[in-house]
Amino acid sequence: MTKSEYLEKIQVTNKSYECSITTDIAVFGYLDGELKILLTKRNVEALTRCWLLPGGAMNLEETLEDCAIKVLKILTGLNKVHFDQVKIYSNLDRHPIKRVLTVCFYALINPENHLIVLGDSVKGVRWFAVEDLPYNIGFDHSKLIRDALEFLKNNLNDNLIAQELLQEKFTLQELQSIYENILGVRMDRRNFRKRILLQGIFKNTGEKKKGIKGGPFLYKLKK
Amino acid sequence: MTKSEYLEKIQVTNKSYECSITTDIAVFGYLDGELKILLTKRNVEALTRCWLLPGGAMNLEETLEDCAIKVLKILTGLNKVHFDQVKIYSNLDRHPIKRVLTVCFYALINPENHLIVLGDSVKGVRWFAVEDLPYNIGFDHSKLIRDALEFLKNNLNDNLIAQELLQEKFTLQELQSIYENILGVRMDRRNFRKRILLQGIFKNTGEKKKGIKGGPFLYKLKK
DNA sequence: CCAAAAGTGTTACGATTACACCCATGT
DNA sequence: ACATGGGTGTAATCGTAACACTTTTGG
Repeated sequence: MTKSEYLEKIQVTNKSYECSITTDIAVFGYLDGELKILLTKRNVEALTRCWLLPGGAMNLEETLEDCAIKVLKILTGLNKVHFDQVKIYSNLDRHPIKRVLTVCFYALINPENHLIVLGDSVKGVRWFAVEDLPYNIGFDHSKLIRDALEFLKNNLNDNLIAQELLQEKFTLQELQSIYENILGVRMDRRNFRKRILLQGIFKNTGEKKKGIKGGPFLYKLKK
Repeated sequence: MTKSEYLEKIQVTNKSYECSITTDIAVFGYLDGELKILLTKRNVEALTRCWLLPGGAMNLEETLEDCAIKVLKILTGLNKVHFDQVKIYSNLDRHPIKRVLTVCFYALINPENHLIVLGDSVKGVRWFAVEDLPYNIGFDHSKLIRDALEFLKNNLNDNLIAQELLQEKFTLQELQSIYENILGVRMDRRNFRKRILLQGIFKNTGEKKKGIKGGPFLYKLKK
């Protein structure tokens, strides 16, 4: 049996339909007490009017995860960001010119810890509060953002927040207010502290943060 | 700007890398008090020794979901099965001859309610207990099965079980034992009934099932 | 009538929620 | 000194888990 017969049999033929696959990355950032998302404007006539998630095509020699890392680096300069898959979108009409499937990833960072460097094809980037997105979001990226946001909320955990959004040492109030702002709920201070400390992943450094009335203790991740 | 310039700019070019995308479907079935999964052997020399999830390539005019429905129909004759996306796999070496990305879906059915009809490229299908899979599973389908199983367990809900696995009327013992067998845990009868009935989605028909000591009531989904 | 399975209610436990006062610090 | 925010404990509630006896039916 030849290779093409083989491929024919398993329904992956040389003639079979192939299409481009892109990744789009929903980078959430926590800034000024608000959850924001990073959107880009591209250097392309048809797209200059739309805000888009950073995204781009997957190549021969890379996995989707590699692609997401590469694309984000090229378009925004962002590096060393932790990713997770949200889902894949395959609607026929999601791109006006060519069929493109996209896999959406999400990440959460502290914008202050990362330098943004515009790529050649990028006219500009901006952080938008997720509660106040622009009206002109391109393709189906509004839906990608909604889905990614839901995914983020369902997968929030103390480790991620502490590692990505906070300094090495932080007060429990700082941790709590991030939760409250991202999830959009208010929590009782005593109950929050009890729950967080019960996990045993944080420890009190004994130091106090200066400049704040009350003199809150600074905590850090164990180990 | 020409179309190709446009596509170039957004990094989806005519020359850009394209690859085949397949769907693989993890069809779980509940039979003889055990959770099973449907595997196929194909009519292809290199694959006849391996068990595989039913799967096949996506075409131009279909979404991934359409593709999964089509593939399952063609290979196994299965129809009207409820699907959900598990995840997408993009490792470079997951297929020996050609790069193929695959999106895994999962489904849960009652094998007794469905007729299996072998497709042309299929030599045979068989239900395997998920606790007793064959050693010769092809490609990376062992991992797909593991991931899909975890997904199934996390997404079990009473509606799905009642609709897919049970007759219109069923006893609470029948419902409970499905849970116990799929999740691999034993549950207290009184607590289980309390939890299930509290949801208010089932109602007692007043009829009793014959042929079983104790005379259990038959329940059905409301509406 | 006996064995097997169904039906049922109460208590104990743990997790979560609600809630108020004193203490430390900055101004 | 006083205003602001930090630190702490207890009681109430809810959901979950443990547990045993009576009733129904088939054989």
